[in-house]
Amino acid sequence: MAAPARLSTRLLNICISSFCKAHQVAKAESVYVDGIRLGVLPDVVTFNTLISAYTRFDGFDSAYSVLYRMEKAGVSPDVVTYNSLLAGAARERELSKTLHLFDEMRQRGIVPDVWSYNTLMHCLFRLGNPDEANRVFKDIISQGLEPHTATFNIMINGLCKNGCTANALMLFRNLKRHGFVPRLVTYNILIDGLCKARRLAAARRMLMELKSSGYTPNAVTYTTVMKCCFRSKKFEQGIEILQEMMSNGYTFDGFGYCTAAGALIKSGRRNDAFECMEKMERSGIGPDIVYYNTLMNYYCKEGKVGAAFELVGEIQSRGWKCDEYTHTILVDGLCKAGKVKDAQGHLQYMNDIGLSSDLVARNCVVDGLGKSGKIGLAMKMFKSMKLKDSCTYSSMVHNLCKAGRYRTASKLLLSCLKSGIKILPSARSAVINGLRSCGLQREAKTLKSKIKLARVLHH
DNA sequence: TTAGGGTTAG
Repeated sequence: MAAPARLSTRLLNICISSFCKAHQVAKAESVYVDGIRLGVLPDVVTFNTLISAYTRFDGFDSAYSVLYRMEKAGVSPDVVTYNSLLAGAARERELSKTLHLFDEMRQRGIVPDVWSYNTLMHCLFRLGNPDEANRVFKDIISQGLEPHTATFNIMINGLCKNGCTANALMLFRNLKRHGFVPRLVTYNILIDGLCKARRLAAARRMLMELKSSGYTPNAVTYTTVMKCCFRSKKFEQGIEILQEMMSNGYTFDGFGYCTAAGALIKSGRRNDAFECMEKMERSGIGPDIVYYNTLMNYYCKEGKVGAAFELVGEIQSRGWKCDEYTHTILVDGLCKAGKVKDAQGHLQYMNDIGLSSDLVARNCVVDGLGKSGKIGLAMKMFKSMKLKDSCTYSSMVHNLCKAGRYRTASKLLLSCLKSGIKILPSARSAVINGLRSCGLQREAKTLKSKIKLARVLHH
């Protein structure tokens, strides 16, 4: 009698797995329920399949709740169960949850494998803890576990992301000497790391090494290098790379075009930006919401808020919805056009339609009020904001200075220093210069030394 | 299970 039961569990698992692979978790669940009704007992594979699907399509919490069901059914979780949960939590950037799960796993006597460690390392790096990640890496080796290529890539990536590009490069060289064969991913990681560390010559050499290893740069390589060009104000080169991407078929979506256009708009090169958008239009890639947002931003920066608003109708006629970016661009466009009242109205509209992530739009309005001389209203709005970020504060400090209220600006700046909120250097010097300009030399000096002290304390 | 990732404010 045991054999048919096992067989039917296998069939159940195959069935559940097929539905999960087709993103149909609800159907997989109904198969599970039908199975139970027919007396088919689920096993650890059944639950692991469901957990893995839930982490992918429904989020960590629903995946974790399967663990309870599993235990109720008398099935014990294994290393695969926990690896899925770890990956799910890490994917949602629930880093402390990931660490907690790792402990939980060990407390239950489940021995982590190399993938559990990989996820743990990745998580520690994201938490900004490269030393701890390095310890885990050494643990893997000392336990005699066989590291996977991904293990090395996670290490190299983590070191780069934590500002240890030199160490990453050293590790890469050492590994290569010991027979490690880098993948294209590895090269892309290093090129990005070197670009962000502004080591452009080294990045270029790595790109050559990538090619001489027999790899062809892919879309990731291109986007990475292009962003790097724009960041270092090499606009012509950036545009050339976009052109190369186009001719090599790497602009299969709007990413390349909109990245380039966004960077060009920001640096004031609006004609070049518009050309990028035209290239995208001509390429036959259909416009998407980001395309429209970028175009709207272009119009707003050109001072053509009306043209930007006309695009709203076009978006809606396609049956799409404007997102928080769209509305924020419009709010800012109105502010910059001197129509702060309309901007406030549009902000209210954003809230009415249920767009709750409006911090940037609020920041725009606070700044708009300040810049149009309504410092009292700006201050009132600033005080009413529950959520603020360093932009909110920087903008307020700037506008207080503009209104000649240097003492208030100084007080606000000091409170930021105390709580570790970063204020733009230009806003800081505006306060100091302002205090000086009205004869408050001593206050200016005290403030300056306090800024210095805060810099030491926060480093 | 590891890489880039487009659009908004100071």
